[in-house]
Amino acid sequence: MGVDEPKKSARVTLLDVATAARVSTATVSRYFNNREALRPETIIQVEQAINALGYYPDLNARALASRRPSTLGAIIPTTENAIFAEGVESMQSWLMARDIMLMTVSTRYQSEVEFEQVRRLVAHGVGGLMLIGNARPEETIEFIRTHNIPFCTAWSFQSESDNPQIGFNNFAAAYKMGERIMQAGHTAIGVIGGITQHNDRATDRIRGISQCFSDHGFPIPEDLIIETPYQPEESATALDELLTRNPDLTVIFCGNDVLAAGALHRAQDRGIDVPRQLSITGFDDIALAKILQPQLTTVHLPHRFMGEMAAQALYDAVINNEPVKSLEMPFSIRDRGTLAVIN
Amino acid sequence: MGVDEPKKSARVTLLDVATAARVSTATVSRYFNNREALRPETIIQVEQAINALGYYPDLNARALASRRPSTLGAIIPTTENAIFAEGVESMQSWLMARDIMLMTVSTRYQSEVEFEQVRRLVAHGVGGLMLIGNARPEETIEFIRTHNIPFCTAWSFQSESDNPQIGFNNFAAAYKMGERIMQAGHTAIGVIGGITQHNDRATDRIRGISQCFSDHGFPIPEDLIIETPYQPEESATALDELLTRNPDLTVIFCGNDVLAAGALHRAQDRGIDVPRQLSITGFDDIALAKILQPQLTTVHLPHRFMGEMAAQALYDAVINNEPVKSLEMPFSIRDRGTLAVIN
DNA sequence: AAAACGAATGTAAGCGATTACAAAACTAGA
DNA sequence: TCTAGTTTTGTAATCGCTTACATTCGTTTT
Repeated sequence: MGVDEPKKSARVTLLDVATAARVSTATVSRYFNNREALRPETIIQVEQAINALGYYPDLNARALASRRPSTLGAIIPTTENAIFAEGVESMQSWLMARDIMLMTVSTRYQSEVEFEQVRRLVAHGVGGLMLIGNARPEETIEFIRTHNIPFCTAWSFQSESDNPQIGFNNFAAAYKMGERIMQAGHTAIGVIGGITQHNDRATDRIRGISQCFSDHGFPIPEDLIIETPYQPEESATALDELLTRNPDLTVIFCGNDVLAAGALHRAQDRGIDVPRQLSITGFDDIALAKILQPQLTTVHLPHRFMGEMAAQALYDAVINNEPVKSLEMPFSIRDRGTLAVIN
Repeated sequence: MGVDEPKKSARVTLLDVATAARVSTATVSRYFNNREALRPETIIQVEQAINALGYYPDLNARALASRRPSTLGAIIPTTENAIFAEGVESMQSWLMARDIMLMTVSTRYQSEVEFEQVRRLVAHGVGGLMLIGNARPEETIEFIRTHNIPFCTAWSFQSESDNPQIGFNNFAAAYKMGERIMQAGHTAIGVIGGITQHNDRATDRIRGISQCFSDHGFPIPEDLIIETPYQPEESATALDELLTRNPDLTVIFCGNDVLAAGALHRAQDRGIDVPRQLSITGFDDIALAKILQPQLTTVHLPHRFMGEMAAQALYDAVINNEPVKSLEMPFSIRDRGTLAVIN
């Protein structure tokens, strides 16, 4: 195996800088954390040593010594879903500007693994955590709480939850979309939602649309509400099923844009004219919504903005010791091409 | 501001466990790192103490003391592009199973910031780095090298580069797609590629298709090759432009699926029948490719697999002190619905 | 029963920073 | 000039863990 020496990492340390600058390590440390306490000449000396040696601090050691974390964690179902990817990317860049790093991990929709990931992130020293939604075993939040780690949940805002949350009222948004659909004259509706188990967003969206239609005198029959995994093909199949159960449906409410895309695709495959013969609505307004033909009528949610807000909330909590405050994000409906007005 | 005490983090440390188990910290440490050296009874004692106290190790402190990193870093252009998101997610889960964490940051396509991100990740103590592609200022690789950090580039495999790389030969893939297109009888081709500046993948793809057509006697006129940002709308505009410059085009080669989606969308808007009147090909085979109507004929690349390979290469390098070995990943063409055979 | 040895454990010195606290260097006032 | 008061800097303990080295213990050998 040839060379086996433990590669001389040759890391430049605070001490090296201190020696070169002919000052103590404390002084160099102050250069970074309390520069005002230093004499101008000293600052220059240290600066020169730093540049000469190409020194940069070891943030982990710093975190250890200062008892001030340098990382935050985020656990999301999947990075493949653009809505999470966007939000997390925003968080990350907001935080990075403040010298803290975001560690993102995804559960790949296996909700059982979330707890394990929380442990791991905590072991890795994250100072705060963001989780998606409020549906999870109590142990998880309990664990986080006993470890005294600031956290928030996101992408969901439920008045009934007492988690600090930065998110949307999915129920209200779905309800609103329901009203829009009814305004367009539809009453024969089918629903394709995400799997509601362990997913409060999917649940609230289905509840919202159902409630809306009940409230207006057109309760949706149970068999016209289908839950499917987050896959276009699954949704396509669901559309077939829905149309079999009731061929007179005039609109399909989908729990998210990907599902809507799948349904749209299948409808078009079957020669159904969307929206003339069948309307389809989405949810999330991911980039895909505007690529489809026709463009998707959907619920727009400001994911990026929400990511930043979550980052900020966590940051304030971790760095400034403030409690994490909940924040309800706005939503709006984007009228595009897949919802037709009928009479 | 009410309570202001520095929240008693009450972290359970190795020492706490050692005390509870009536052994030394070294023994507890051995429980984690060298269990075979312990007597069975001792193991049990320690185990009980750990469970009783709910102890878990501080991985940063461990990394600091052992001089063995617990994190790796990945820098990608954007998480919004599914091809990176998928790959990185695979890396992450592969690594997590081995107790090391992946820190992912994105440059948001601002190539200038990559160097800064590298510095940051290094400061955060990553033991290895993955970068996308080979196009970047020399300083970056130099910096990484002088800091003795194992790294690899990915999503691109260029024989002319001497970076360790885990990726695809984009040139060859584009060339192959070119052959497929010619087999289908097309000679009048237009190209919509990504921005090639600072992007070797975009560059190689355009080079590949160009070379292929030249080799077969149909060099592509420069004005029929357009570079656009990674946005469907931009691509749509490019399609218009291309068709203005030469209304007789029978096929559009797109540098990636998103661009293809944009072109397809616009073509359909203009009432052009795809593929009957115009063929369109994509590149990447992201989920979107199968959602579109008709489904996209595109180049399939095993992103997830590549992510794992990259993770493994880096892991071996960091943990087992092996050199990072390059690996060329295979590609294949997925014949779907947007490439028509003409005579 | 003593010597010799290997296995299991403990001691204590780091890893690279931060930060009380102490000491030194200046400044200014008497 | 001496002293008190500020600034500025240094000393050294500490963060939670690993690990080289020393020590103790139980076995086996003689």
